[in-house]
Amino acid sequence: MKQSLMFVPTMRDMPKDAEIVSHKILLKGGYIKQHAAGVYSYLPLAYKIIKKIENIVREELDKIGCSELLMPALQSKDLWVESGRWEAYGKELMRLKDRHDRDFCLGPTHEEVITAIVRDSITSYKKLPVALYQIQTKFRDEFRPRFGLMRGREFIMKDLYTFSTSTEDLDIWYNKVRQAYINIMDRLGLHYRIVNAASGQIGGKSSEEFMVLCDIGEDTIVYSDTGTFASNTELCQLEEGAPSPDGIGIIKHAKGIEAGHIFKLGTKYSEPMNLTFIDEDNKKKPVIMGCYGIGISRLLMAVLEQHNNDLKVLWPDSVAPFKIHIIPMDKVNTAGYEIATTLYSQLISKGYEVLFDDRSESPGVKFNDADLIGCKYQIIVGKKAVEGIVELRNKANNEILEIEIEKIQKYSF
RNA sequence: CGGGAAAUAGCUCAGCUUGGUAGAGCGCUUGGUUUGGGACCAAGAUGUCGCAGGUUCGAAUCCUGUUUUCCCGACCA
Repeated sequence: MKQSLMFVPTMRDMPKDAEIVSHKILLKGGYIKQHAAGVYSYLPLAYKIIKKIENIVREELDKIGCSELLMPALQSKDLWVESGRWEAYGKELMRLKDRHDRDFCLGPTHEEVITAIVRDSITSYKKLPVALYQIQTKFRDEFRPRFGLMRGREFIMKDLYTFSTSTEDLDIWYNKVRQAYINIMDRLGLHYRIVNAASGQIGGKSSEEFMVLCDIGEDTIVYSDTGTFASNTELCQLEEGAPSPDGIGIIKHAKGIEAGHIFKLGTKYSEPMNLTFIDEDNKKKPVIMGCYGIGISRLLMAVLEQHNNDLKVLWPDSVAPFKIHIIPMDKVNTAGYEIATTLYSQLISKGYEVLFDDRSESPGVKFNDADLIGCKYQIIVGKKAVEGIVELRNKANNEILEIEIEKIQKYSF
């Protein structure tokens, strides 16, 4: 009997619109579907990964004392006028009117809303500091969306805001979040570099970017070979081979994807928006803010860009959509298929995430799709299944092992 | 927003120069043969040729406008 276990609409032909490898894989492998320029549906496979990335982010932020909330994507003009960004943000801000002809925008970021929330509920130093974050769909009407999820007009972002009574406390939070970001990037299996950056629209004094290193990155970074200096070229342009400004090492260049950006905002929003608190000395002071972003959907692409080899994918354990991919060679309603089905149920009941290829496709089709899906373990249920033997492939080390079904039930994946 | 390319079946594309019944491969449906790296045979279904005007007896094809998508640039957490 046909089981509908997963909707993974893979393609045979290469989608014409994709230029970079990770984008090709996402389309060909049935991960995402384009809706408009820079707007995509996350199909089940991609959404499973997105949720895992989100949860890693949640764990690391909750651990340092942040609280998750969810703010509206649809925002009225008023707060944006208060902050001065209704004018300053320009055409990148998605603007619309409601039926009463009132102005709204779709949030590209949430400094205004969060500032208003905190402003109305916190007036005393006794209630600070506060750290609030959300994971939400953001909207930016980019001049030129491109490379699939790399630069979308609608994308998933984690944005965190901290509210402190002093710059010293902001520094403490900044460093805690910085470390949380390091943990997140490490858990995602990424090669990255932290660089000094310009703070652009968001504002504030200093900021650092977490750049995932890869050739298709839109940013160029300069760094010293000793690792003691790194900057985005938008801030600091140095020739390759030049001495590093810190006097240690030689300058090198690399391309990177901006996956995270952390800012010390200071009072950029609290002053115009009148976010103040009463301090111990009974004086009214502006709250000192920080803000910290991670591009969740962009990270999906960044991880993929670093974890594929010639259209063959191997997701890191931390975000893999499934741990085990069972591929029966026999068609539905055969002995081998029934054995595979039973094995699937057993592994599921043991708590493993298992994908079962329930299609009556030829082996080549199944193997090619499996390469795109990128599970670490593949269990091939073939001719020897009736003798109690299946093949276990470990894609991480390319080990192929003929193993008894009884042993696989007890195998520690 | 400047420059370039493109839009025809679910996907990849041909047809357009020189106007005359809408095509191929893959995918899909049915039957059969296959089955360890994108199998084979047979039969079938699938289209507002992006949209709107214009020229013409007749437009996927020529003309005008428009929308959309991709690439390069500028811009940008």
